[in-house]
Amino acid sequence: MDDDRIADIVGQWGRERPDLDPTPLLIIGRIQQLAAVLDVALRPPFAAADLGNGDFDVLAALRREGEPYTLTAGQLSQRMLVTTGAVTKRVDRLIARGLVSRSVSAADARGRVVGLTSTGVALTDRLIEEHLANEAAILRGLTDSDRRTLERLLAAMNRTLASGDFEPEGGGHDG
Amino acid sequence: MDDDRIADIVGQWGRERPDLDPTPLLIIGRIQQLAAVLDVALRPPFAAADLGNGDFDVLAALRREGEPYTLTAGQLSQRMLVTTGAVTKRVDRLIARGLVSRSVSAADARGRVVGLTSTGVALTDRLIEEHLANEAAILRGLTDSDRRTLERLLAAMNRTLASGDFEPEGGGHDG
DNA sequence: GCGAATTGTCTTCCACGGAAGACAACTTAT
DNA sequence: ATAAGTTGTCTTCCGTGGAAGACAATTCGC
Repeated sequence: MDDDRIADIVGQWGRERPDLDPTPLLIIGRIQQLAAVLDVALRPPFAAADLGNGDFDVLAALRREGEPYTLTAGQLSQRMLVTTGAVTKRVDRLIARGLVSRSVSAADARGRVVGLTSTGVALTDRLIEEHLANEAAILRGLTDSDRRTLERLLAAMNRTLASGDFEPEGGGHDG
Repeated sequence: MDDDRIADIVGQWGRERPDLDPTPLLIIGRIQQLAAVLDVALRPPFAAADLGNGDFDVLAALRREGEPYTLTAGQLSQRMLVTTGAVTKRVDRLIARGLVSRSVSAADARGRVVGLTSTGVALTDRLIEEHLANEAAILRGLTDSDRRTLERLLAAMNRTLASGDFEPEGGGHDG
């Protein structure tokens, strides 16, 4: 099989543009490919429950928050890194399924409090087990030491990106 | 700042479901988050050229293939890991921009050969430089040794996923 | 208290990609 | 040569999420 698509790509660039260094793709390209493949690999339990991966994000965010399993739309938007518009639609779908409820906040009548129904808690508790088991299976090929190393390096990349001070092309965000 | 969203999530799960091991998220969750953040961080050069990230994928695939910078729709579909329908649409957009052309294959009249125009080559050559510079900047926080380690571990994960023999939940693909 | 600015959510419109089927062209067996 | 099956691409329909604006409720200054 074409067992390393990214290495091939790097090879092609090396031939066509020897003036450039394509090796960053060995990391960044692989991360992007991994994310795409992971989405597919981890989908089955959610698909079986007729849920989009994004919809499960809502359930998981509420469930891990602990009792009473509630968050406002804005809080969900922050935790899931999607816009509030996407939150509205995800919640709409889940309400249609009877997995969450939406009510007006007591503290601020603009706010909508989204909460897991008991059905929602039960489904989420079941799905998260399968989900984590699948994730564990995917990591089976790595030793404990490899895992710790990988965690550290990925966290380091996340920090670099979060700090935002990497953009070489003009985009100086001020400061 | 909430400098480690994933660590927080793992902490929440550990509190709510102490019977489960949420640590796979430290790797898999971070990869997914990184991919999302990378897409945003790497978009500016493409956005400036009025290109979607996916559209640049087409240009890059053709360019790194070398002269005469041509691939069929099917080949593009394989290299970009998207359906042929997506290829059709990406190519349509790029044709409208004058960056690629589409013609009937001489060898097989069903096949469509997509090729870079000279404008397309020029734009791609410019964008790939910016793009790789941005990727290099993102990796600036890692030592050479860290990079090699990260490449190795990501490649290992890719292999596990590609081989497909990880799915614990029933999904035995036969064999 | 009242009006202006702000905040939180929802709505509308749009872009993108997947799935499944349509269609044309190729291959093979006879 | 012809019919049946296969292959390569495009088309249609749908689902999902972003961006920008609408709207209601809150806060702040006076």
